[in-house]
Amino acid sequence: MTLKLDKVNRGPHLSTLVASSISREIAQGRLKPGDQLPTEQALATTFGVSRNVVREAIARLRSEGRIWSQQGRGAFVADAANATVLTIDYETLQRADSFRNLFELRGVLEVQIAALAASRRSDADIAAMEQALDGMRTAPYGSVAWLKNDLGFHRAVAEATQNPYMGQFLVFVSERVRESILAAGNQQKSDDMARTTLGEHERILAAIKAGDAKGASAAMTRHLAGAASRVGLPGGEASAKPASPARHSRLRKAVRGQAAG
Amino acid sequence: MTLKLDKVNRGPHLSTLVASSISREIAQGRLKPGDQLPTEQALATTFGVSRNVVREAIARLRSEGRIWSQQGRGAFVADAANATVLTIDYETLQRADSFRNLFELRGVLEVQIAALAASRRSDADIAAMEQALDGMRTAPYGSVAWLKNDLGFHRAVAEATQNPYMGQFLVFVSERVRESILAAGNQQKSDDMARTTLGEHERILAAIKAGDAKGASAAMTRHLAGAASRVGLPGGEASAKPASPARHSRLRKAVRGQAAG
DNA sequence: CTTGTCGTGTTATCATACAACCCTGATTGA
DNA sequence: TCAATCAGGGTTGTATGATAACACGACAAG
Repeated sequence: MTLKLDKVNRGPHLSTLVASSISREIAQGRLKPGDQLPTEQALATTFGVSRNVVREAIARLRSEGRIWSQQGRGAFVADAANATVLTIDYETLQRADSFRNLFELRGVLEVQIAALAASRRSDADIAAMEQALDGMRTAPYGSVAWLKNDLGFHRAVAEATQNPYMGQFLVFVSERVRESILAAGNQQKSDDMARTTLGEHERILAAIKAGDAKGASAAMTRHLAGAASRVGLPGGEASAKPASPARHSRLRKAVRGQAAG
Repeated sequence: MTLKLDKVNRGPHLSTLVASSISREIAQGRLKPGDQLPTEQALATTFGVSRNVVREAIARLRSEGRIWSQQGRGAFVADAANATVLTIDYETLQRADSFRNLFELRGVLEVQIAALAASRRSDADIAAMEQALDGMRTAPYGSVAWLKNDLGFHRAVAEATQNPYMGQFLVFVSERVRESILAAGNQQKSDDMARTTLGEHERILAAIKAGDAKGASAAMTRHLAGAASRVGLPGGEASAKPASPARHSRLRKAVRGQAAG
């Protein structure tokens, strides 16, 4: 078997530690919006690092919109709503329910995106989808190239909405889903899955090509349900035995609700 | 009349300038993934700043996942997919179509969120929504308090899905929409609008309370259409005269497609 | 009460030095 | 010939000190 090495976790930079430490203080409410942070010098001594490191940490938090600073005055905690970036930190990604929730969010986006794409797609969009599909046909299932083309297909669908934010958000969520799959670890793959997955994609493409919004939504819903079962989530129609009936029906209802139309 | 002073735009920090300069190089493809950046010293001299400033800029880009660096080797451009944050920079927010696109994205999220909320809401969620609605009743239309409670209502709906990412994403998008409204500037408000808006919210709450997913989606769709017309977007049912019939129908179809159920 | 000045504290930037680390190439030993 | 070892230079990471720009309050002068 191949070696399974954990990515060596060299201690992250000091500035990262300082930044997450301050970030935690804010998240846990010990630093409220409007509060003034200690001076850079004070932070440097309390953390036992140089002022330079503190400054890098603050620069980072400032770029995230968590704090703002003014020369001669100090640094202050910003309102939570002012966060200018959306980020999902690596720790929460590894929680089990993260995966399910992210997958659901992805579904919310994808199903609607498919409908919009069907009514707005251009010829170039169709070509991009077909190219991605071709890439999936030639690459082995689950390989890097396969995954790349899989994401490429969904991105092409999103871009067919002619709304750039759709693609931006979808790719972001999809990448988090992928990371969270990797965090969960193993998943078996088979040639059967490859065929099934490809077929699902082809049906999506056909509906979009035909300009059939409802059909595209439905095809995407089926694809997501299939993908869910393939990665071991309850809610996929093909899942053998749901672990918890209650949760199962809840998820299923959710997925089906998206297809309603 | 009151003075209308522009917020004095003190030049941003040098590190910000450097960071966006490098960021632009990456975005425009002059720096491709895998490429090595010039050394910190070289960047410092070319930009005419100290190495410290360059380091703050790099720390920021690293935290955004745009580049990665290793001690003793250098800094390299990361794959685009590795971006760990989702950000919409202020410049693109001010483009006219940004607003329309963001609003559409918000619609995609909200309509589905309303349906999920209707089938999963707890008593505490209902209470939170009612509290926000009360806040809107007492605050003057368009005031800060009003806006806060408006956002609070939608956030409460999102949290009723029991999926934390829904709220996180929705709040993020909503804030961008709000900023983009502010960037666009003027919009008239009337007491009439206050009553209408409140009524729309109340219908959403009623449907969620009743556990009626389809009704909640429909109510949310109507609310969004109304909101669109109130901020001057074509697509709202109440908009008097659509500027461009083609675009009008396109948006309307999109909004209606989300309600299909 | 208003205005101007000054001193103190803070952030922003610069400059320099050293430590930790990677890469390369020469040297050494078998 | 080949592999291991080691020295050197280059790069990032961190520390330290100094200076400039700025905010704010105290205080005196009018």
